[in-house]
Amino acid sequence: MNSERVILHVDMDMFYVAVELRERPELRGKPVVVGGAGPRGVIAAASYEARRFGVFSAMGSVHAQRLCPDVIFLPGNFPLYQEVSTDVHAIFHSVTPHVEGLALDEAFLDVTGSLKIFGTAKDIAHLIRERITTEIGIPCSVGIATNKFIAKIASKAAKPIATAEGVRAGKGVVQVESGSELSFLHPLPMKSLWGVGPVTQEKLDRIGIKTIGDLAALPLHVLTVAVGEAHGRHLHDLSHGRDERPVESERDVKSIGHEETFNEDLFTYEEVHRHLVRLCDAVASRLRAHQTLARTLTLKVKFSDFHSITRSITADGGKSSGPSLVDALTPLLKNINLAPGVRLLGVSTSNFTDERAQPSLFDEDQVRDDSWDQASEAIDHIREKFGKGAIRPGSAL
DNA sequence: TCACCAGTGGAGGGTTCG
DNA sequence: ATCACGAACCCTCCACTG
Repeated sequence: MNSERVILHVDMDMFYVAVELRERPELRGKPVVVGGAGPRGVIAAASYEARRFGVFSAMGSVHAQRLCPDVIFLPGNFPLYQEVSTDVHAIFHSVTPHVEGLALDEAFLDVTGSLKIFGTAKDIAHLIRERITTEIGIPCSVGIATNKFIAKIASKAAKPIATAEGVRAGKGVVQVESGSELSFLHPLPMKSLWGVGPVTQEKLDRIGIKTIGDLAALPLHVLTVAVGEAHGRHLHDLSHGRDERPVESERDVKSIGHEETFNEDLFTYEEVHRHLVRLCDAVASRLRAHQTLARTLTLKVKFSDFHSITRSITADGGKSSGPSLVDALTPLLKNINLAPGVRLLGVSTSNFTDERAQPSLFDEDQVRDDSWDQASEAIDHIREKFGKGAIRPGSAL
């Protein structure tokens, strides 16, 4: 039996910035970032020239500016990135139907069945790179391996590297051959494992784990005690190069939400509630676009000291109108002490269902929700025609 | 009636990733 | 080293069911 797979991980280099550079070539070779320039903004993507100064994505914009005073901020054009991403995915699909998008700028491809048509894995990788470069006009890196997580680490190894001295071109394509997985993995630092963040790293540091090899040598039960049952088992498997997860082209969405950090902290219930109405409206609109109803609604509040809490409620029937979300979440909001100052407010929905609560003549909320949903559909249509700003809930004005 | 058990699902908190 | 936003997934505690 030979069940060996050939998996590609394709990752655009500095995706958002690359798209901007395509539109504005005069910015090539300069320290460019896409992100919010405001006092609470963060970097979404950084050119390799910016990375030379130590500027990376997820870093606060103020910090980035300090590291690299000449950095050029671009606000970002997400609909355009979405479009480019669609074009890139069309190229993926010309090679295999088994494409799993991870984000706008990266995807796994299972090309096991494509080999007899397109040649070797390396041939396919180079073909994809060539086409994305010439047809889309942005660079990318490709990792090839026998499973997803090694392919992902391989694509990282294929990327350009920015140091203070300069930017070194990447290999473009890196293949980890079948049989050489462990010799590739084991020397790498344990933190390069998919699923090891700062917290896990600290825990593993404490028991003397430095490399993936160290991790592999650790008995499973020691690991599960240190980081928990599921996580421990997962990391143990990965450190031995085992990852059976399939490339899934159609994954169900499990939650839909929005959250927003305010320019200035909010202190009054009225202010916060106004934003609640706006967020609920936006989330509900997306629920309807997905043609689904949410049973569980979660309210998130982050206070000025960065400490955050969540409060949730699960209803019998699903909801998809802004007002019905507001009605359900308002009591939760009323129970929260906002006096410390609200930095962020979030509304998230999950536990999706096709079923509304059993319609009942005696259930006023239900009747109300149904009529709201009809009104909401009309609103969606108007927005489609005239743009998102065309209609807003009166209480959000 | 009590103690225990297994399973399920909700609530709240957290970690990780891009 | 003072960080947005959106999503997936995990852990622990707890209530309920049988």
